[in-house]
Amino acid sequence: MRSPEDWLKQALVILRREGVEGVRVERLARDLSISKGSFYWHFRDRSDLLGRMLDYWDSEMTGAIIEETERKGGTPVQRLWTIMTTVRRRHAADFDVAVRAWAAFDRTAAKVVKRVDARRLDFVRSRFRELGFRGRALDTRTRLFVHYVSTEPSILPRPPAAEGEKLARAALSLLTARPDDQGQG
Amino acid sequence: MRSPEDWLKQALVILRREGVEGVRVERLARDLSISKGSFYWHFRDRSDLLGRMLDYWDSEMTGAIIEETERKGGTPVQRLWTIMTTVRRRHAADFDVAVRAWAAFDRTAAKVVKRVDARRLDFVRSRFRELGFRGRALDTRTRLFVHYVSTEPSILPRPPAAEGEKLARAALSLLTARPDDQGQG
DNA sequence: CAGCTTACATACGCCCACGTATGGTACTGA
DNA sequence: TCAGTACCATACGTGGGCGTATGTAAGCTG
Repeated sequence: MRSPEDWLKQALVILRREGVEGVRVERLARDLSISKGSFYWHFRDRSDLLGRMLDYWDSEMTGAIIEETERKGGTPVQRLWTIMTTVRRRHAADFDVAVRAWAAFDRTAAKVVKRVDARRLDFVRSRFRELGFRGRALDTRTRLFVHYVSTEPSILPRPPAAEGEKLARAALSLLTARPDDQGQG
Repeated sequence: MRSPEDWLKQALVILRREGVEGVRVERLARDLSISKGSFYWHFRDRSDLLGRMLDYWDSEMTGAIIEETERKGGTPVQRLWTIMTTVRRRHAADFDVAVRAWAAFDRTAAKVVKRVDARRLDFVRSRFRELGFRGRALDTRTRLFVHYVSTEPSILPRPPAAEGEKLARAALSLLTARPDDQGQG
């Protein structure tokens, strides 16, 4: 007795580890020790599953993180820091890399990525605006931050966790420092 | 009469647009209007082609760019700028996204990525060191720069070319500014 | 011009994945 | 107890890709 969530979760495990191409119906069935019959009971077809995966990614790796950040509250810098730690805790960057590679050849995925990017950029831009940045300085910091947080943790060689956290803090300091501040990052 | 280079080039076109999974022997043959027989004359098998693609990526998207940068010369900041423009001109970031997604489930690709990352980080770190950065400030700037240049141009929504160049310049200013400098980025 | 090599074309067997059809079992309400 | 539904197993047809076996035409080479 498998729920659609069981299939979805396993699909996401594979997505993170191997990308979309690893997400195959019969393979998931083997992983879950069940037959394809179950899958086609819960899902219309493979593309139905893929669509739901994109929805999940959108809501869990963007919506939920923004909401958690707003719930926790704090100064703009503290909120940006909350984003960084939450993203790391959820291994969100692994999903990002997989989904973005997927979006390179899939219209549906590309649409979701576009929407997600806009939402992330908007949220982060608002924080930097609260910090007093305007114009190109605002755009640059926003893009650098969103890009860094979205994919860096899964791309460059990972330092040990403690060192990784210090590097993230330093990056945040660097991006949030006003040009006339002293001694940051 | 196709050369191995014809196959390799077409394979790279597909890699950039669709990722490794799009790189299929029979599909490339159709693209080139020739039969599989040719492919298996020039290549041992599919994985032979994939290996050569990784070699090409390594040498063209890292080695060649570093060499071009050193040939052009200039101040450390000018050299970093050369890297940024060269990467954009070659669409290197598109390849990066594809290869990194590939490396998530392929040991061979992962090894090449690791080597490439080390080389890029080393080169860029040397430039930031010449600019006077040390310790964590050095590491942070190095990682931010390499990560930004490697994948940003293919990930976040692309601004028009002119605006993209200004954003890149602003990012470079921000990353190369000393904490005691005024009015940058 | 016979014979060898280059550079393909064609055909085949294999495997794996998709989606469907069909059948089975366990529970559930009347 | 019996129909009905939820949930799954199994078997099948189809298609695409891989690699190999074999054929073949064109160009040297002596």
